[in-house]
Amino acid sequence: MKNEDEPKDKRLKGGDAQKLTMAEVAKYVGVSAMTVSRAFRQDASVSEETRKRIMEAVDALGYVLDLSAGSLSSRRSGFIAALVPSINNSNFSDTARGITDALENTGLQLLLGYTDYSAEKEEKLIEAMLRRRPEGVILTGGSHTDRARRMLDKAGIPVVETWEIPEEPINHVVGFSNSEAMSLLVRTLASQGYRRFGYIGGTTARDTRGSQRRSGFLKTVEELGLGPGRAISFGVPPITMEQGGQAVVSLLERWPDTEVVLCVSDLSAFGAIMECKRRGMNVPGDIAIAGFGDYEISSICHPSITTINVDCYGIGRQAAARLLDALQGSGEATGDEMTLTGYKVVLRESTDRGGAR
Amino acid sequence: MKNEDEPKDKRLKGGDAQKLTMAEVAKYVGVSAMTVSRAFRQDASVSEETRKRIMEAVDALGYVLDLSAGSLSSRRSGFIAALVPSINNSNFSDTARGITDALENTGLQLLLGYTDYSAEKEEKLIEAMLRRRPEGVILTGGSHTDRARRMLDKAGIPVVETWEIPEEPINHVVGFSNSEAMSLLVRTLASQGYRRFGYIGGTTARDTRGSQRRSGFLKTVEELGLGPGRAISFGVPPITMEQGGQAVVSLLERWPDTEVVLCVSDLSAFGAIMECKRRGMNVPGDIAIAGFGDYEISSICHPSITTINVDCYGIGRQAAARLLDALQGSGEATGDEMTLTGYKVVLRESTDRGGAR
DNA sequence: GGGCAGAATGGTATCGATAACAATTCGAGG
DNA sequence: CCTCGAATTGTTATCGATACCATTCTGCCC
Repeated sequence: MKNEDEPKDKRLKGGDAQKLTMAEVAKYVGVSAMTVSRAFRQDASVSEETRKRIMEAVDALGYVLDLSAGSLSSRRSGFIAALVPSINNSNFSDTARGITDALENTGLQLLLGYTDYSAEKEEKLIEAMLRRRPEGVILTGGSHTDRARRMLDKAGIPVVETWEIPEEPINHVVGFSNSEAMSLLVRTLASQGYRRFGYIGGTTARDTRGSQRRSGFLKTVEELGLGPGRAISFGVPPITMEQGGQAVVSLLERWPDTEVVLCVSDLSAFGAIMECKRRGMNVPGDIAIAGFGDYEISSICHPSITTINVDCYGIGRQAAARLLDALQGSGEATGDEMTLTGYKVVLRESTDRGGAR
Repeated sequence: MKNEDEPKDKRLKGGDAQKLTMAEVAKYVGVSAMTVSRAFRQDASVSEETRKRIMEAVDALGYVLDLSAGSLSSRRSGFIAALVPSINNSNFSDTARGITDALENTGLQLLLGYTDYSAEKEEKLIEAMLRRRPEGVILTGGSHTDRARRMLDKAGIPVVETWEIPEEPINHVVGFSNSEAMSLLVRTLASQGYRRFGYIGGTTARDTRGSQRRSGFLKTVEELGLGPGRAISFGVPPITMEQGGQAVVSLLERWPDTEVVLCVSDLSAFGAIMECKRRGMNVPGDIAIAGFGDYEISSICHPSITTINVDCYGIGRQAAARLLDALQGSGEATGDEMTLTGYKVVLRESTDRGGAR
């Protein structure tokens, strides 16, 4: 049924040759290609008049600069690579947005990848990204495969690790201690009189920030002499809202007298709260619940959710700013390469001690 | 305070020259650069033995392929560009994930951009993307500036518009009618006996899908003879959870006898529900509320939220599949270029007619 | 044994822009 | 009128890989 002569077009609607080059624009205007190239950069010395003529021609012909050619000769790809565990998590997408915003008008473009919380996938992505010769790399967390570290090292470009404080930083760090943040939440709630603490999180293998929060929880409960913490692992990180609901049920079955449950993230906290309400329990009257991350949902939810606010967007912005600094070679006192970002406890209804509602 | 002789390193930890080229790998192994290049592609004819030796050398030297050079000579960038309105919205990040997944193992890499629901920003991004010479483009929606359309046309690459049915499609389409989907929801609820319908959405200028939903709502309420719909515009899209809460208050002040409120998205529906509960109203007892998009939150929330389920992830996968088809030049009967994706009403507690609770 | 197909490999031009340097123009100052 | 320098523009080589074609080397068949 196939017609042999039929043009094997893929598209080609109004599409003419489309293989327009700088040289052709140059010929059209009557200048050299080099001048056209200069006209595209604001710093270059081209007379205003010439630039105007060139840009008119560019417009008329529909020419679009080819950066892949440009980056080969200039040896600057114009890419920044960033890897986040998941883009569906609004904490990380806020960070991605921070990076994007910080990169605006720098001429740099973001290459974004998702690691799915897997170091192996991260390694693959790092290799894929490095093939594009990015000028800098932003990673989430501090756990990487050896090969990943070697590749990054070899690449000789600035690297920023975010969202936690790695034991052995590669280069720059923009983050905070997840363990201490969780510890602060425990202490704050303990000071309000809570005694029997439970914890809900995913299994520990993949999500390093999650396991840091967990260990911060356990350590602090111990330190405060509040007996062993009651910690439940439920599902592979990232733990969903639904799993949060299931986990709180298990936890309360096992330790019915638990007074307050801390969750690895607001999402699981939300799931837990909703499940409790569904079962006719009162939050915080019968059980108090807190999360981590201060997602939008937590201030809106009824009851609103106590949590730790983390500056997700700022992490992105600062990480990018860090890279830009490093790229500008502003050697000035490379100084400390660690930027600590703030976090704070946000007390809301879900742990309100008066809480009957 | 600056030391002039101080090496102006930017990083350079273990970083040696890092300017390793294929030719050097070739010399190291004792073959030509061409053979090394072939070794990197699975289709090429290189003896297994040679490839093995080359790959060992690559490993030993830490060489990483340079795709910017490769794409210049092969005239294939290996990029797919995708633009979504916002990445912080899980509907679109699901679509992005669908695209990413579909691209896995194709050797194609995703260039992702956020338009912030702005056609102007979209135009800028399209230009920025085209400078990388992507092999295909995936857009959200069908509203683009003229210049954007011209650039895309000129580029001569396949384009897929998603998430709606444009009046004048550029090329391929993978989406559904937002207006009809909303209409279906209205009819379904009307058949359950609801009569006085309200609607909450953002102002119409930017979010075309939002305004299609709104007009589907108004048209259907009219058609069913349910009097004029009570529609409130609140804030610039994307309307937040908080704005959903504020909007429902305005709506009920203005039309206190409203029975059911439909929202442009689950997020605003959630905000509306929480605000109602906060004010002591019962949902669905006093007021029924429905959303759009079937976000995770809607099945977890208490009450769970009636909504329209849209195959966000599938839209991404199919859009990418569409592109891959077009790229393979599988000319075979280019056929219809419109892929309709499904949607369905998901009835939940928030509109339960028996609903006292 | 000659010829030949097919696999494996090498040599060279080239992709489209930019770096580096050369050349030209123009005006001011001596 | 000549020289000099800043501003503007042009020329050529090059970035690092791949396309394309040529070459070498096997082994096999008549």
